[in-house]
Amino acid sequence: MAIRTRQSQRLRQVLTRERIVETAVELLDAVGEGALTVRALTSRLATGPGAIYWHIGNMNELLEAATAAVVATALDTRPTRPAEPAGTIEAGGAVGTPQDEIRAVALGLFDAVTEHPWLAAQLVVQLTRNPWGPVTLRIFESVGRPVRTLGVPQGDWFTTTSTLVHYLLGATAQTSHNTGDDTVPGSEADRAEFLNTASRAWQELDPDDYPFIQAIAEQMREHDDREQFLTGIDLVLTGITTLHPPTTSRPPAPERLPSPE
Amino acid sequence: MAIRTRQSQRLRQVLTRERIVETAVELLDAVGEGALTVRALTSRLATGPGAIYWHIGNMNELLEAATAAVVATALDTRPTRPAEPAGTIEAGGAVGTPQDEIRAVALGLFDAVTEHPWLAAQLVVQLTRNPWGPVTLRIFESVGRPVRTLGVPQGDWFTTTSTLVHYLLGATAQTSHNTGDDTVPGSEADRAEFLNTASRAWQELDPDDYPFIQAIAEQMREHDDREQFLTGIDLVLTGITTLHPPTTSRPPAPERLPSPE
DNA sequence: ACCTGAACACCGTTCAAGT
DNA sequence: ACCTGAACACCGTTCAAGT
Repeated sequence: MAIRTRQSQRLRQVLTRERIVETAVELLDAVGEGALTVRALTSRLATGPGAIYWHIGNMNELLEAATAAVVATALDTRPTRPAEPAGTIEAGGAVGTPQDEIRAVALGLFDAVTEHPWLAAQLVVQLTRNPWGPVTLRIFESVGRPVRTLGVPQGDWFTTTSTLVHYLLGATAQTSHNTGDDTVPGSEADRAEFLNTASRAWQELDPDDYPFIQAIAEQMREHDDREQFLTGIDLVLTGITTLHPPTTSRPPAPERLPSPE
Repeated sequence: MAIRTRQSQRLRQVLTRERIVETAVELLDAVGEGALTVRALTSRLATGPGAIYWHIGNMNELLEAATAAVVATALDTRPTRPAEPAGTIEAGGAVGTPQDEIRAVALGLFDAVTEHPWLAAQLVVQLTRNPWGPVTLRIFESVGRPVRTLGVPQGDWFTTTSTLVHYLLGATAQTSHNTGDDTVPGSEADRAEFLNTASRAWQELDPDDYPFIQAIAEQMREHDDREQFLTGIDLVLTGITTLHPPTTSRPPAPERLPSPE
């Protein structure tokens, strides 16, 4: 019953860039990476390739748009808590800790990857192909905001956020529940079997070449991806708060103004 | 003048898997990703596609082999310091610190990426496509060895090393000096201009959507990739040694045995 | 302005046939 | 065992032509 007063002039124009991106995500979700072809799109949308290229430019742009769309919804559906200009920072474990916020962002991406297995590869592909494109930018923004309220001096915001984002993307990259080109979505049994096989293979490696791998074969077989993902986040957060201890009782130092000359 | 006593039986067989992998690396270095095609290989090696598929299986396998080869040399050319079963751990900044070792491994990969720009994307692609393939395994081993001598309890070896590796790969992924499909290798001037353009674009973003990005635009323009890469490593290392303080004077805590029941 | 659909220049991969 | 080279089934992308 939404009253579309004027926009509905051209009802015929069913094909929009938005609809193409949506369909691309559907295809990727359904059949996985490499199933997103222009021809598959045309048949799903009942058009020709020319129509798609009128809206989209090229295939990489479409992949970037699809990735950006999924990332945006993954980060937007979280309780955003946009401002309250970051006044009180409690020392202990209050509910709205910046640490919690960062963990929430990270988990949002992690869960998006498990929902859209193709996303893992695309996140890092976008990171390398377009290091400051919309995908990376969006993630940076979401991670960076809570970093500001973490007690990190402004001069270290960029470096600190980079470290978090880089860990986060590296971790989600490996955590892809990739069944490759299989049509079967990876079940837990599949995963357990995969880990068993890998673990066994590790124990048969040459002990001279891979002593460390052999030593951790058992741990790797038993590990839980999500749990370890969070442990890594906490490890990095510990590093941050150790290097930049939160202002407790006395204010840090700067009585003198930062402009030296 | 190397005396090849017996191996030279079949001099005719010039085409080996090794030679194909070498040529693949050459092609990738010269013309970049996407220039590695079977046809390009056949013309460089003066054969047909069948000859290549006799040795190689498929294209992904070749890319993995090329990546593994470059990674292996990058990590092998470092002074390996293979054992001396990790006896004394000095508290201060001794030369052979495990921290130094980890930094050396990380820088080895970082430099390999600047030498082979295609490597950045391939490292993360292998990480997602083949999470425990030879490429990841090799990196894990090199990072994990010094982790053992860092004072980390054995139960945390896997998680700790994972965190380091994930950061490391995420960071090198973004640090690709990617000129895209350009034939011109990215000069420093190109890079500076790229950063300038990006920084300007950031300052024109909607302040409501991207307040953090705007705040760090200047820092990002001035940052040095290699320096920041190391800072990130140190951040993670700080987290590790904070959570697992090295055994100084008194042993940490565990007087009681860890098996409770 | 938006869409059609044939056509182009390329891929990776296979496979009968050779030596 | 190793290699040849034609052939197959697919790509992404373009572009004259339509409405």
